[in-house]
Amino acid sequence: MKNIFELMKKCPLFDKMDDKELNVILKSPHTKIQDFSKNQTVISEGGSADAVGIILSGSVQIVRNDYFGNRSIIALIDSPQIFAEVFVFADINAMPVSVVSVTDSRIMLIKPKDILNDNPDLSSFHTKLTSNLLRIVTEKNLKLNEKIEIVSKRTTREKIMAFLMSQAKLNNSDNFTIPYDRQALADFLEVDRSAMSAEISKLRLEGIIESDRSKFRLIKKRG
Amino acid sequence: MKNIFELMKKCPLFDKMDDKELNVILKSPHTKIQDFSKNQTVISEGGSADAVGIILSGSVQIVRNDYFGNRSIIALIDSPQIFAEVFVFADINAMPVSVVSVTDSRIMLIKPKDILNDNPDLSSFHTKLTSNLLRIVTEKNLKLNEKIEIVSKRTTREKIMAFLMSQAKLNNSDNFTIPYDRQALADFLEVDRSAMSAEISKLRLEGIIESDRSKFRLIKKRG
DNA sequence: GCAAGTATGTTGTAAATCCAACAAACGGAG
DNA sequence: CTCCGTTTGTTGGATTTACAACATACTTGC
Repeated sequence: MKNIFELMKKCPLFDKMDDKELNVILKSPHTKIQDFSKNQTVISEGGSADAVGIILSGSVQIVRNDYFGNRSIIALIDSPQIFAEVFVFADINAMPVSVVSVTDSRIMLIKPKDILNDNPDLSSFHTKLTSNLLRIVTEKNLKLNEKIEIVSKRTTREKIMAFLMSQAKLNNSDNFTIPYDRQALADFLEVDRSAMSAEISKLRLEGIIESDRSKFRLIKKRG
Repeated sequence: MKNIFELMKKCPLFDKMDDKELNVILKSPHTKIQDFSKNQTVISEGGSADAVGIILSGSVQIVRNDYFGNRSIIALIDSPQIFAEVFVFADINAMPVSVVSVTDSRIMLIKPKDILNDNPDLSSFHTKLTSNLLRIVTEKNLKLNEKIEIVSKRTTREKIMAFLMSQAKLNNSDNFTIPYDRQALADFLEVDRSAMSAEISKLRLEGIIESDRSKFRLIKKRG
């Protein structure tokens, strides 16, 4: 097993914290570390929102499901990021979304409020936590904004292009591999898979993109 | 003119701050108060994201516009809330959205980073600001999640119903007035206005809702 | 009260999307 | 390598939505 301490130090939630503080978190009875297999549900929609998840290894999807089985993928979260923090700190009782493990993953679940209650002496801890959380939540806010920008496009084609351009920007290259298979991409873009697949084929035929499974390339127009 | 001080004290960004701190903000050369008329642009997409907006009176919409003139309303922000804080604190240079005044409004624009630089002595100020911001950004995060939940619905009818149910919850009543006219609602739900209007009529005919302009009522099914 | 402008509702047609079913390509297990 | 489950691509028909044009209702300023 990898050194949990080293993994924790990489996590933005624990930024600038010292070993003593990390130890308090790690040793707290309100902290547990759990392994999840591919496609396993980490937290169910409707479940209690009392623990923040820290991805030590692997990755998870934040999803919501319709009454008619339409899956909506809200976000993809990788190690060493965290999830569910917004619901915990906003005192939401029930999770409005589910969290599903995409790969095999190891996840630390902590109850920061309980930890703080048990350790009223750790005043610096609270300050650091607040400031780290602000940075994290701000960044998530930007990601949600980007997701809204993409799904706000009125046509499937525009959604695909908006998504691909954001990925190109993220990868600093017109050549990149996306972290979704076709069904997951459709669930992220909120469109039908087969229609999306057809539209991707059209874009390829029109010479706007190249694609092979999850690998994409944006073709620049000649000026 | 209303007492600015009183208005500031109502704003969650300044929660728990004392008069001295408020005065520093108010008197700073990095703070300005400006009046905007209905439909006037407060900040343009692409403009610099260096100032946080505080709505002293009135309300604004956060919007984005397509190349083909499709308006997308991302959020509606009322007094005494704030806007643009995410972009300022995430060090985004260019605003990815526009801010438009919905009614006549008075807005305070502050550059918190400059203020902090000018006043290195105000350490408590920084702590309070961070903790207030965390609460605000967390809450916005929840609102963005809700917006995503609504626009993720695949049909216009489902979008309308999801929106109306969230409004009913917000108002704690099945009788409520929505803050959008038809075009704005369509721009928020990311659908065509006339198609939406037709769908609302259908819902009315089917006895699922009652509506008169911006007033709606959800009809409970009899068990 | 009237006129002009704005907002909302209605309708028919064109276009886009969903859906279901299937074909083809791929990847792992044995 | 072959088999089999999974992923991706393709197609046609049903459904939904967008679009444009117009009718009606409401609002505001005079």
